[in-house]
Amino acid sequence: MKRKPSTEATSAWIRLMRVQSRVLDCVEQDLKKAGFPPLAWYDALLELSRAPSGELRPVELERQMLIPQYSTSRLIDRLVDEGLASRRECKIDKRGQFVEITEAGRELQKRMWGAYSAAIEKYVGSKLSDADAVKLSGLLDRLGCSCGEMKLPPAGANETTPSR
Amino acid sequence: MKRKPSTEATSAWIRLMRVQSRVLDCVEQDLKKAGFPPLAWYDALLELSRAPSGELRPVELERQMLIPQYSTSRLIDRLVDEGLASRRECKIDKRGQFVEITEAGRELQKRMWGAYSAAIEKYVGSKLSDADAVKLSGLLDRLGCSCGEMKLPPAGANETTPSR
DNA sequence: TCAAGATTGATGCAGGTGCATCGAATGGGG
DNA sequence: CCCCATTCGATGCACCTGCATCAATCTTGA
Repeated sequence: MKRKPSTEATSAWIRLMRVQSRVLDCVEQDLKKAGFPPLAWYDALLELSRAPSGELRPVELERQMLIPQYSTSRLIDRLVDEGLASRRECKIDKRGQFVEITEAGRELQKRMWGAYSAAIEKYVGSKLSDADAVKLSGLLDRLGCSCGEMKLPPAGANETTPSR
Repeated sequence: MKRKPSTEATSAWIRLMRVQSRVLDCVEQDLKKAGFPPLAWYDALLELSRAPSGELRPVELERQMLIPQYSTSRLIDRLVDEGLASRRECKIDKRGQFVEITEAGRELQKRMWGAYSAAIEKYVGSKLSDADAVKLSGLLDRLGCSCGEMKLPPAGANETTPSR
């Protein structure tokens, strides 16, 4: 049975699509113009750097980032090619492996956060009061359903934060 | 100068990214499972069907859809290949052309709207009251800046609506 | 009127993504 | 103990995208 969406819902849908693609585009452009790789690299590096000993199973990374398996596999390829991470064999499960962030990787992640956070402020923070940002988050969460939990580092860590 | 975004803003940013990609994914999957082409095709067909005589210059289409020029060019290729649109020369400007929707194109657009509207209802409408949808739209608009105007058909037309 | 610049649309290339599938390794049931 | 289903990760293929650039045409202004 196909109930029809209200015009209000449809309008919200359209804006959700348009606004995020616009904003994401702006942020990615800023990063690129600053000479940085795509956001996905940042996300991966952040997840790795947060992991207990700077390493994760590809499967974990995949779950954190909500991207398909093959995508993770190739993203890791690229990180490794650039010396930002390295693959280590997993002795307890010889199918698997560990991916470990390198010093260069940690450093890039930190430098990217500078540009990234500036972009977030420019395209989001500066357009919305904190109260409105909270309202927006709340409304979005209602759509996300299983949108996963927020996970901010210890809280004192003024550097380092999101994970898209 | 890089002011840092508040955690509220950062959190809103993350949700915006995650929720839209999740929701878009769901909708695209539903369409695909119903045997339909990607949403971009729908958007293009809708714009064409709305145009005065069912035809537009590629440049217009490009502006409506907010996608790059080469992307429009290739999307039109595909629509033409599938017999959903046809290219017509533009007599007043020999650089240009017109793209005209075919009967098959109009029909596909209408059939897709059935599945599309059902998906919007399923993933957006049913999760939000109309009032909340309006609030969400409002907050998103603040980010969109130049997010473009809404343009609903004559208003009596219960069929046919969005344009992502 | 004509050359310089802008606009329209196409395309070669490099890279990214989804899909299906593969081989290796694991683990659980008979 | 062994076989089979499952999990992990990689990869070939088709397609899609972004970027740069092209040729053709139009417009402008000296």
